[in-house]
Amino acid sequence: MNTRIVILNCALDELQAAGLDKLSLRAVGKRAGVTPMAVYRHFQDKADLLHALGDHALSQWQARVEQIQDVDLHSWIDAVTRAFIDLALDSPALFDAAFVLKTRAGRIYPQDFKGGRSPVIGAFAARLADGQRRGLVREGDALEIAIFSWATLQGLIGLHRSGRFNLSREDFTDMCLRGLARIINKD
Amino acid sequence: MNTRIVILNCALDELQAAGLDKLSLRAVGKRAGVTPMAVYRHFQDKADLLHALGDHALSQWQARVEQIQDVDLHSWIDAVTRAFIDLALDSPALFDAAFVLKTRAGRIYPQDFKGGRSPVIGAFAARLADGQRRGLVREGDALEIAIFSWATLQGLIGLHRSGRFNLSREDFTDMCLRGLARIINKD
DNA sequence: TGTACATCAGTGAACGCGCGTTCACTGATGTAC
DNA sequence: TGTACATCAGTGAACGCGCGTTCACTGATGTAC
Repeated sequence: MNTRIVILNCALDELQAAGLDKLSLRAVGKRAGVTPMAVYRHFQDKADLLHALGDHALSQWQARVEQIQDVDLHSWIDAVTRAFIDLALDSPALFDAAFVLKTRAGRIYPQDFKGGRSPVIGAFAARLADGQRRGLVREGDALEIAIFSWATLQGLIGLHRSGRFNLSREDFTDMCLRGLARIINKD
Repeated sequence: MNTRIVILNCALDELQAAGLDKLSLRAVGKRAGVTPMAVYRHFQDKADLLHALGDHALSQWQARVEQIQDVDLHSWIDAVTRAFIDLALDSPALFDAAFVLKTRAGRIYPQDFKGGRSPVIGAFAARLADGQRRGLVREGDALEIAIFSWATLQGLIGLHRSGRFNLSREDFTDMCLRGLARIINKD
């Protein structure tokens, strides 16, 4: 039973080292100090491992966001954005596993989001709604604003990763924050 | 010489049929009615073909946009957005080749965009600047607004493709247009 | 006009590789009586 | 307490596949004299 977790963690490491396309069960097994075939004892096949990997990576991301305790809306957004960019640029394969890989059931907009099954987006939307009440955030459906913000960030990151930007990390981060401000802020 | 273009077109077809990861020179050759090895007469290797494919797909997209003649800003945005969504959802691999694959030199922000080397974004920014003069578009750097719009669209499309949305094509399109409106419009 | 030669697009067989997965197995651990 | 058996995690060899790429080649076309 423990081996399952070892395999999962080693698969995450291997994912970061090799990238999503290049991930092989052989390499995962080797990293876990186990025969490639041992993986089949814990996962149905490669696709199953990949899905589990996506869930695992997403959990880690959620845990990371939960550590961000800022009360102020803008400093919270700033911190989450920076964490997101760090994840995307420093651990691209992990990022892909969490956000790009096709999801299994769950976390589908709108139903699962309205039901609060996506903690990060849920928290974001709640903070936006609060900001609207206090006159800080432009009117509009708070959940949709959260989705737009998420999409913009992912879009900018995608463009960055395909080599479209010649910007320093800090300039890129600032640009992302300006993009979010344009979507969120009142003035 | 003609064969090069035949190969390129067949590679695009094969790209749509097989997807970006699964594209093989053998399949491309077969589709072009030629030995896989003939490809090497026209392209240095697979990576070279892939790059040429990206350029080719991008050219097709630019030609598509140039056909959109609407004078009115909002109907132009509407038409381009719909064309972009169609491309992304109906020809995902082609879309990937044009927008996701790592670019070769050229079309890098900000220098190449300011120099007008990206016709679509350039035209978009010019229309936005015009809209600002006429009081239709919220203030801000027009080129950056164009980039934000592009990123948002790509982000929403990415989320859609990874199965995050349970929306009809039309509802999804409307959502995209609302997202752009939020970034662009004055009120 | 005819001959000899160079160029070059395309061929087809083969190499070596890494992959996911199958299969029959080993050997340790837990359970029943 | 001891024996017999079932369970089950992990092994290791092997299969079959598709891939990018190499290599020596063929045969048509163009060029020089």
